[in-house]
Amino acid sequence: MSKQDGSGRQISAEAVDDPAAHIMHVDMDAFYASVELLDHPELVGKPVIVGHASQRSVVTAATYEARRYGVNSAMPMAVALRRCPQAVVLEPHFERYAHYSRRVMELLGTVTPHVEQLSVDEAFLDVAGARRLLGSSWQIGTLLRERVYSETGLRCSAGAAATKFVAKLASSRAKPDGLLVVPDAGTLDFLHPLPVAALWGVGGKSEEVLVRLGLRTVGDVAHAPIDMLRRALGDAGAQRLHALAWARDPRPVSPGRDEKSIGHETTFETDRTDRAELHRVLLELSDAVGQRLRRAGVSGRTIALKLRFADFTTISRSRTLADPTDLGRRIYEEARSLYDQANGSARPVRLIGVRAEQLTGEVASLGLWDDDEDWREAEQAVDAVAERFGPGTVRPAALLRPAARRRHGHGDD
DNA sequence: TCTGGGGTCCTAGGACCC
DNA sequence: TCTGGGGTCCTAGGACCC
Repeated sequence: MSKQDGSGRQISAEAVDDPAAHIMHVDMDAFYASVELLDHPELVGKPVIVGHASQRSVVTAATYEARRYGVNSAMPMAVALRRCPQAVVLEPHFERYAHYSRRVMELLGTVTPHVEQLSVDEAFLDVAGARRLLGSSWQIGTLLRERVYSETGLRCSAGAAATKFVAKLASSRAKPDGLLVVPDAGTLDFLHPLPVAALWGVGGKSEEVLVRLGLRTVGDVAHAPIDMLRRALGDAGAQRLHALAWARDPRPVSPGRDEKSIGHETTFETDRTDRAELHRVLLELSDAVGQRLRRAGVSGRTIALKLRFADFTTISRSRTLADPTDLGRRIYEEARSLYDQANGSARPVRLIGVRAEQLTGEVASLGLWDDDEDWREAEQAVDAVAERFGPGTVRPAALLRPAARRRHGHGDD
């Protein structure tokens, strides 16, 4: 962690302490690949790719050694191995990543309770309060990075700035294993030379549109007429981009963000046409969604089906229910019905997925025996929750329902 | 294109209501 | 019927992020 790093990326020293740079973004370096290397120390320093070995897989993560060959995440595995044939491919172990993710997030929480987890391997911190106890953003970033490494053996990078957006950019510029504090006064000098793709929400498509308009840098976007942006990107996109280009980003660090949807999907090794088989897969996916809903203590009002066909066209069909549900069985009924309507002609299916949307806090499984459900299935569902998350997770009220129902004379299945 | 699986957000049209 | 305007909900599709 030398400050005179050759790339010059650690441009801010302790001397440039700026209390305005109180938002910190911490991002693990090549997270999945680094966790795998903990278990395979002999591979350290070698090009390593994490991903399934199957035909239609993509790169889930790659070490920096592999990235030097042009390997990136989300790249088809076949392409990656063409670019770097000597790479070692490891199967992913998502439980391991979740485990290390929890440990890292706990460590971040020792610095401040104002931690917003963005994904499995990154988080925002508001260190405004922590600065009084622990020193400048630079000192806090240094402390955190050392602590994460000594406790987990994993490297991370950190960026600090006055806004989330700039903090995130700073951490990505600091990678790997770096720290960058962007003082408020230096923000636009840092921001404006960057390519438009650095803007949050600008991916391949938008980049193409912007470059066609002659807008190549963030500075170009900042000085572009807003109407020009609006025509290219729509109203919301134009407003957001223009604001970000001037480093205006009022979003606070908010620790408790609620999930908006829960879903599962799967891509087949070869396309499928058999209706019964697809129904079986829908049942599995629906059960998995139901379990996660119950575990989270929420129900979905809308059930959505997703299909991708051989030519990669993707469609979705959704239906909003009269009553929200957290039951796999109920989700499956809707998903199956949507499927039969959407693919009556049995086009070969490449991907199939189920998602519950419009989540509400209701625990719908408690009302299960008011419906015409088979209560044995309900029981299995409740048992599955108990088995996975401990007996205390199941509420007694749920178990009383069958008796109540029989007493009222409906329990005749 | 050889293109995963978990998500979020935005747009646009139609239904419906006042 | 030649038929306003605003708000909200629902649905489908697409861009984007990690």
